[in-house]
Amino acid sequence: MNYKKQIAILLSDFIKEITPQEVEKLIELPPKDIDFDYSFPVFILSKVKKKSPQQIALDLEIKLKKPEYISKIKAIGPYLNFKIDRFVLAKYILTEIFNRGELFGKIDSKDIEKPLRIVIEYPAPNTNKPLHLGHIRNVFIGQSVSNLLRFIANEIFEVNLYNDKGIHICKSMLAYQKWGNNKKPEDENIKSDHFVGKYYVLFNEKLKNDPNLNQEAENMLHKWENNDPKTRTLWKMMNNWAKQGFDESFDKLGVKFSQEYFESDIYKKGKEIINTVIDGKNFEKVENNAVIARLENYNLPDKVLLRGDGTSLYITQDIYLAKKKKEDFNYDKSIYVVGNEQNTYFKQLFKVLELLGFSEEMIHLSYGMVYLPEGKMKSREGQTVDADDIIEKVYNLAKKEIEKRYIDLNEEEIEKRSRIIGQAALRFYILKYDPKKDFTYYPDKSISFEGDTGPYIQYVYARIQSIINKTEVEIDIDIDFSLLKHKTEKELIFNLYQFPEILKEAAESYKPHLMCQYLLNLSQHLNSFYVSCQVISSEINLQKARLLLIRCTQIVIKIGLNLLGIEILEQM
RNA sequence: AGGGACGUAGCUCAGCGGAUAGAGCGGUGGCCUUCGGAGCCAAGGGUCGGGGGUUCAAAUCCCUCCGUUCCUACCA
Repeated sequence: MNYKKQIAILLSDFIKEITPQEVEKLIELPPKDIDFDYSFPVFILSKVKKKSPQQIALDLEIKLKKPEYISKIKAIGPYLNFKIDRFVLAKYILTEIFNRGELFGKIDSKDIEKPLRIVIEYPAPNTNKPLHLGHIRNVFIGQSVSNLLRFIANEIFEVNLYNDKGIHICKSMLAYQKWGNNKKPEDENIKSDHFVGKYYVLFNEKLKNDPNLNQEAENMLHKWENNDPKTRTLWKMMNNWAKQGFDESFDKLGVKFSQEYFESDIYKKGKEIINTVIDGKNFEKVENNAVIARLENYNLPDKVLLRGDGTSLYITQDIYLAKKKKEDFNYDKSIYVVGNEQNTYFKQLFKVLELLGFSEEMIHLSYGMVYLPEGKMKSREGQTVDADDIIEKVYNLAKKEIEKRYIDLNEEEIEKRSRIIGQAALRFYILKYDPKKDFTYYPDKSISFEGDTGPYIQYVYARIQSIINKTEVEIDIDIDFSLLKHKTEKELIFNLYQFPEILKEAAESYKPHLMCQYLLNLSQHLNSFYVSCQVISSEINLQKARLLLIRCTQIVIKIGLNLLGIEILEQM
């Protein structure tokens, strides 16, 4: 039941100037101190009707015939306000949630015309250094957007691309070759991708006193592309170290890919494509043999597609990969989750592909930079927040909190709760920000469990569970819905009603933070309810009604958190 | 220098054309004889960066200035 739409249809009988769809778009939620659920601002009608908005609102109030699901229609100034009947709403939404359970809000692919096939690529790491906080944000956004889209009946394919070749890779290889003494990660007992990263930082340190190193790295790249065996062996070894380390981190973050692509596998096909499209117009070969896409007519900087020495660039393989993904998945839409520092790059890539006659729907899901209190992260200098490190930190903090509260919990249970609560804190802290905006990462806030945090929401879930555990009463929908009349109960019910709408918006606009905001709001309302309404009581009918209400809240919290990649706990 | 993004409470952020601009943190004052205090309630705190414009209505759209930042690599 979509009440907003119903109200729009109702209004449309008396508003012929605009379509019912336009009416629906105008309907809004009134400020919270006004005791109504929906509101229609009548301003746009005042010109055509040549009457004051106040008068029009009053006229409409009188003309409208109140359907049974509306308890009150009232003009307040230039707004016509509607209140949904609490009994009708409670009955409808609680029944719906309870019956559908964890499928509440889920759109079945049978119910839409055509489910879309969507490929989403993230986090596409470079194999020369370990994952850092930026990758964490990337992964969290990628996962939650995938979950959200999947929940509204799209078919999602999560893929990863490893940028495992190129000048940056050669830099860490060169440093290792020169100063690594053939050591192995296990010799120093460090995680293998961190071991590789050390040499990338070392390269950049040494570069300060020896500018020739850049040239040496380029020579090495050249050798790599010419299949020099020694270079390839070194590369393979170091890449395996990096990949192994990533796999461990991905595992901790619960990421799984339908497909993994490697730049080293596909760059040649990219070169082939580029070499066949040189037309001296859009694609030009310049004196030193570099191939350049001329994009000035499209208000974009020109883009080099192939270096003068014939070696490939990031875009070289991306051109082929776009086509390859189409072959592999026959997608309707292709999403790239990549930071906003590459906004121009993706405009260039998409334009080049368009010029090549490749016209698929491609989206750069661009997200903002993560800053540290001391400024920007600099991976070349090793000034980053390491991904493994931060995961470990939130885990330990959660563990400390749990041990503070329980003395006799077994090790396994402590481990499980610490992992789930720690991840909730970190994930929620990062996802609650609008993806497109930069934000500053404060370590102590990311591991906070109070206020607007993941654990706060988990806590609500656990509290509800605790109440449910205390009663023998069967929860069902056979209750007296009119008993749910406390202010906090009514607010909670309306919150629950909003879930599918929020879910859809979060998914379609690729904005998981909308779900975060919603869950916080829902949780706050539940907590307010919790302190002012006793669930377990001798009034059995009231108890039954409230049990259903909190059970439904619990269901929605679980669905919402799971979509964000956060697990729930029955006991914290 | 050109192009993009962002400037909202002391701090971190929501809100992005509609009624008196919200939340968390911090600070202040309350709530421990009721279901888990990782909680709740109250008061306080704002010329929504400055200035112009469009509109019945602007934090929200447009222009301009200031500030921060990203891009403009044969880097990624």
